[in-house]
Amino acid sequence: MTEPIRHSWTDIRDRIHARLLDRTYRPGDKLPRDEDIAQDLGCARSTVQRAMRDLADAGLVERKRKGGTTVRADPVTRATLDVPITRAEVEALGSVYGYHLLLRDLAVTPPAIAATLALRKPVEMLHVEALHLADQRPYILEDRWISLETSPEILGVDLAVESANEWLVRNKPYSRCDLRLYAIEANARTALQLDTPVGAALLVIERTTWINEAPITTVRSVTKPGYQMLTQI
Amino acid sequence: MTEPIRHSWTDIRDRIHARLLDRTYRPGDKLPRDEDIAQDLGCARSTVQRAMRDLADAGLVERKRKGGTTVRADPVTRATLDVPITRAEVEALGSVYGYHLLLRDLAVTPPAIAATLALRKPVEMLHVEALHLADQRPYILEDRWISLETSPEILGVDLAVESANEWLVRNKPYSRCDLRLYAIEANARTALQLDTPVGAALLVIERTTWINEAPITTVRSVTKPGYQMLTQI
DNA sequence: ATTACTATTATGTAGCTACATATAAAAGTC
DNA sequence: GACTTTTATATGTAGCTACATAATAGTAAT
Repeated sequence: MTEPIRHSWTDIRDRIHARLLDRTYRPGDKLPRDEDIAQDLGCARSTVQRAMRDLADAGLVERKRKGGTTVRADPVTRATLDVPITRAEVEALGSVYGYHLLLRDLAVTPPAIAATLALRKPVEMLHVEALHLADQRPYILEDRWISLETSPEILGVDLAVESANEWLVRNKPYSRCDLRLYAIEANARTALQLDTPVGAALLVIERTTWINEAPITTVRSVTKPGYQMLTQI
Repeated sequence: MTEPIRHSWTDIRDRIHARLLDRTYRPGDKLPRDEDIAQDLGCARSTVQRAMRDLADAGLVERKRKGGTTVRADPVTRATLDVPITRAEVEALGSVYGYHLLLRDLAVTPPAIAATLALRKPVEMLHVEALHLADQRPYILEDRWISLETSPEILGVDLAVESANEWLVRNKPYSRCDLRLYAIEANARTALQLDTPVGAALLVIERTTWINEAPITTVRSVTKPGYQMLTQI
């Protein structure tokens, strides 16, 4: 009697992945149907389904009902990016976290911000500028606008003590988040605040969060020179 | 008799997510066990399991056997980054793709590259420099090293016609990929090739791929000024 | 040939059961 | 009290069935 070995779906996934790597299945090829693979590998179809779902999520194969599974001809490099709370990021580096509030002002959104937030007309929001420090040295400079429609409570928060970054992440869950990454040259003001030469190339992480079509906040985080963003494996 | 409505796991996920958003469940809180939520929402535990798995993957909750499910106190912003083949990226923008091979040379890996690839000692690899164009204008400048151990066939490819980017993506699937993003100032050579002023801030996408601990290639892609990297929703 | 309809088929998913596994909590031991 | 062992329990997962859904392929009508 055959012993009923139970294969984990990750094993099955890895074995199918191995066939992609050794080109048993080549780009553009159609894979056997789940049921046949299941029989071949000695597991249930549901296990193959889970494995295939994962490979499809990773961008390696494409699946279509009735159409079957095909190996992607133009695979994309798909990576997961984690942006933690800045304090946690600094502490994970083994550095001492510090924080300075530079500006806290009620102001009407300038056109660029209004556009980012998809506002019909400019509105008054809380404008905050703050500097995050690692071991006393500038780490990230954030320029943030916070909607008073969705976060009126922010007015009661002492932003000199608790950063808007932390307060919002902890208190304002979002339903949607846009991230964009780009490079800028340090202007005189930024250079002074980040203690870097004017013209230095800096990585910027821009993040906008929404709750049900209503904007919560948009931040432009200018990182210190040499900052690198890494992806999870 | 109660009609047997079948709730999709995405619905269940969204309903639990809504409870995170409206703070029925607050950061640090322990959620009811899957079975109770299932009863509450009128579905099977397996459906809740799938929904919870997704919420955990998104970084919103943490699950532990016996420990139950808790709302993450410090949620991370987790986003998915897609890096397509450059040709596909340019064409998706509605631009005409162009490509120029600038350099193709066998050379011994300089220390920085050897370190990136975790080589014990420098080895000879194929060094390629190429420029990707969008509508005749410089788009991405790539500086690439290709291992002859894992990709000896690359020597037979006419890189003046087919870019190493495309050939490798299509022919050399990888088991691991490191991505790092940072900003640099254009030096004289880069500035000339990308047709940009010296000192311009440029976003760099560095990517290294491996197959079973053996490096395949490492690329430093210097993007044109103003290039932005966006995440999937 | 073109269109409209129908049948077929591969994946997608919900629900069930059974068992595995990690671990928090309780009980026992020194 | 500190440590170890046991027990209870919530999540994790494999396998099964049944049905839903999309899309292709085939058939019939025009």
